[in-house]
Amino acid sequence: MIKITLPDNSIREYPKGSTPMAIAKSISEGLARNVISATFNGNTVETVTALEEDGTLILFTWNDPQGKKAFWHSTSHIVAQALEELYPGIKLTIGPAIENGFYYDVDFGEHTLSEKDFPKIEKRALEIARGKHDYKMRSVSKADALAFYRAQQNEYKIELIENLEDGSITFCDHDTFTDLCRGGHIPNTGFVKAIKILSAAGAYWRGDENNTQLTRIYGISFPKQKELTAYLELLEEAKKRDHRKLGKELELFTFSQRVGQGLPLWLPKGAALRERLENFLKTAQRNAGYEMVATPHIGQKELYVTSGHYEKYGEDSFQPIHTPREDEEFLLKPMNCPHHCEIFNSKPHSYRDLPKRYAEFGTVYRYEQSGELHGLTRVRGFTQDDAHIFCTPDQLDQEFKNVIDLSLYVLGSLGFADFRAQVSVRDMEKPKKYIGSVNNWEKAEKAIISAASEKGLDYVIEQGEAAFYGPKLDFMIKDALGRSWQLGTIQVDYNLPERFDLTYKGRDNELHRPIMIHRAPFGSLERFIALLLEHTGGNFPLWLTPEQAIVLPVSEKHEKYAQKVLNSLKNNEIRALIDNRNETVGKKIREAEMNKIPFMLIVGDNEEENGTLSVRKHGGDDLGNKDIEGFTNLVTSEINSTLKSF
RNA sequence: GCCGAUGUAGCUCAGCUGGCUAGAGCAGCUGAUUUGUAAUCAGCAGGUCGUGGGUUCGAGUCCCUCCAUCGGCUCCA
Repeated sequence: MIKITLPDNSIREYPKGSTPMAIAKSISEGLARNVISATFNGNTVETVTALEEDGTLILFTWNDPQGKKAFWHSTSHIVAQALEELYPGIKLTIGPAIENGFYYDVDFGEHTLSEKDFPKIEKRALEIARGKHDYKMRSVSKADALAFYRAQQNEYKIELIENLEDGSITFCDHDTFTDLCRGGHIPNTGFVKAIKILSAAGAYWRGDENNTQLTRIYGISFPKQKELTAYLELLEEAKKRDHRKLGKELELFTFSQRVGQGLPLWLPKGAALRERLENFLKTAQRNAGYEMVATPHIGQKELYVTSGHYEKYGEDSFQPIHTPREDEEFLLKPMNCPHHCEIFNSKPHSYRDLPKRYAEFGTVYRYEQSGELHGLTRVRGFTQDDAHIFCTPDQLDQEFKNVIDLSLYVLGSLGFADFRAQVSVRDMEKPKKYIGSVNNWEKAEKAIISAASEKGLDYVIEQGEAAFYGPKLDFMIKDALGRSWQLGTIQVDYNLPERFDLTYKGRDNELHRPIMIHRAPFGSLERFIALLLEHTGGNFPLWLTPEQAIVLPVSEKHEKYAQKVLNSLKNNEIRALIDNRNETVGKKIREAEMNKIPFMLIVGDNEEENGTLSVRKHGGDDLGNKDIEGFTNLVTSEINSTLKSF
């Protein structure tokens, strides 16, 4: 007998060799029907794996992320089989489950694949699934595994197997299909009732652009057709919140081929919104002891040679601007830090002056690869809400925590609750990617992690994601389609102070090196506004939204009164419009709704007589009649409830 | 930069296998209507069919180049 500990900490005894499926059955028939995956002592096992020792067993259904993972991974085997049948001679590489579905990277050789081919792949994959083939794991020797794939001339699988230990190699069979596989499958293919191939894209073997480019097929599957339909509807809904679409509809920004790709043009409403965001942060930063500075959009090449950016990014940047006089070269500024270092350098500092906190809404230009540009989230010209803090080593900890507080204040004020904090550290295996001493890197990484823990952030550590000059703490936010973007960032830098020879006079009358913190709570205004659009669906917080109210006169007769109302609203600092077109009230409401204006103020005979407004909220709520003062109070109290000072 | 897809009026889209002066709705303009909580009616105007080249008697439609956009990959100071 073996002792099996279940998630509720109960311990049950089973005969040696019992399977997770058998154990599920002993608990309840219903559970057994739904179990599709399991872990034993933290390791993924099959539902039919014989358990030979005491341990902790967790059973998963479709409703658990781990269950979905097994489900999607299992589907990738089915799709791979379908692909092999439809395109003989292709070479399979890897096919993992991802957050929403799975992909399989395939070398199609001579074949080309396009969207038109998806339906036939789905059809064949479903036929296979309906066969209810069991997934059967088996161990193979390294030699046999290599022989299997040598026969197929599949150099990718061979490469994978060569890196595996003999004795740890397993294959998974179902129907006529065999794949190199670590395990983690649903019981049989019959659980998969709906399969959708979502897209095909190029992906490099092992993620290295020097390698062959494979075709990556993305797909998703479900235990019920209905769930697939619902998922596809969800995707359609998400597209409606796409910031590129909303930005156009709400007239916030645009792009022009003539100006150039990745160079956003801010329209009046968008520019005003940016200004409100800037003022919001400026106020908070003033309270936090920052000072505004301003620096030019270009800098001598030498500036970036000093900073180390030229060496690192010079080749891939916008190329230097050459002036009429020879030997003069300027670069469009790709970041503000070197300029701020020179501001620090403009006079000697005492330890009593520190920390110095220089802030600037600095517009920077980076030559992003053309294929990488994406709406406002990845552009070639953007404005950072940048600041650099120059402090002494013993101030670092407190300063870093203060910046975390400021960042959380910014995210909170704009309603971002669902973010992920990410600590990005070095890739220990690639020391050449980074500049600066190992000692300083260790100090900086430690400082960040301890500050993040102390502030109670729920963070993850990502190896190899650090900037080349230092580790960082980023706030990651997902867009409508679930893609993660970095917004706010806080970075510790021991390196630039060194390169720019920044110093301050200490209590001991000796010169010391300050430490620099780079930080941007928004990240960039462009990306921040993009994500804010997707999160709010264009319904911005009342304090931020372009127009807070629109006055809708019922007919021409009421225009004069409407105008009077508008003036009073403006006197009360409410951003309001009037729609005095010769249209029906119904039409004016419809358009105000589509423009996502929070309050519609309808004025007709009744209102004019009583000196009131009929207040309709965006979305249709009728708040009844109010006078100007009552409405102003409503707006003010709503703003005060979301916008606190820092 | 790479793989795949897309590009028709300000916006959303139609235009079948190449065949008369390229269509519609919305927006715009003009007029009528004077309107009570998501579209009043009529008329007018608006397009080098992304760009350049090619095939053809004939190209929005087929082929090539380039540009831009979309989904990924690589990258992301």
